[in-house]
Amino acid sequence: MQRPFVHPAVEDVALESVLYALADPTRLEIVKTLAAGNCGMNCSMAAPPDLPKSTQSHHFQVLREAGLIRSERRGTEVVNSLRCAELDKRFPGVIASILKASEKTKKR
Amino acid sequence: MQRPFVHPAVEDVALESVLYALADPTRLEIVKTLAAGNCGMNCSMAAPPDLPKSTQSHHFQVLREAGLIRSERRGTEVVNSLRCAELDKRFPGVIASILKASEKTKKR
DNA sequence: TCCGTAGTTCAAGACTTTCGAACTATTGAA
DNA sequence: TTCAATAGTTCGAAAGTCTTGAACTACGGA
Repeated sequence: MQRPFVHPAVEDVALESVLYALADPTRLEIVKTLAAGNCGMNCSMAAPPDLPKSTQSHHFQVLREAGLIRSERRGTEVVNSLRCAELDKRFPGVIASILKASEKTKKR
Repeated sequence: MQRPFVHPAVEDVALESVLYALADPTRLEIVKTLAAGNCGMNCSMAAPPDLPKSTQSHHFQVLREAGLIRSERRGTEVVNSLRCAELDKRFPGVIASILKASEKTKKR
């Protein structure tokens, strides 16, 4: 809990890492929840219920290191938010089209 | 070589599988090569040179099962082509924006 | 029929994912 | 200020995936 979070600069974000992070159904779900909420959200809120905390922690780490989210400590919790605007500048339309496409196929 | 190729119907293609397939640098490279060529291409042509054949075969299988490419046997070779139009109907803009974004970041 | 080319399959080692258990940091209450 | 609850991290083990060499199959041409 003392180790500070590391966020890559937007220009160091690799497209492959972004796709990799979003390729996992759990992580895509987390990103969708954050996108829908439109504001920062702690890990437990943004993650699907019943996801073990260690798994949750792992997924947030992947999302953070891929450059998709920004995490900040607020007391005992971690507030996560999407880096949408930054990413859209670097990879125009990519995140938006994926989020849009994922809405249509969410029920399965 | 006798086993026929299995291609998912476009409506059975999962967004996660597409993202997963494109998240690998080698596979993204293959897809970019196919997109640039604008026509069917055998495996050795489309894959980066010096990629071991077994690895190559594995990547084409992943791309095929993810619904990204269509493969057909032509004598001793396999002709692969992107399923762009179909996929764009199902996931509008996703493949196009990824291919576009990947052009800017290809040199690394 | 035999050879070369194109690709597949198999197996093994390396790497990743998931999740329980143990841990740490912060907050709020006694 | 001490204690417990909350929120998340770290570690380790089991299960799964990736990469690649070696052996294989299939087609086409000489």
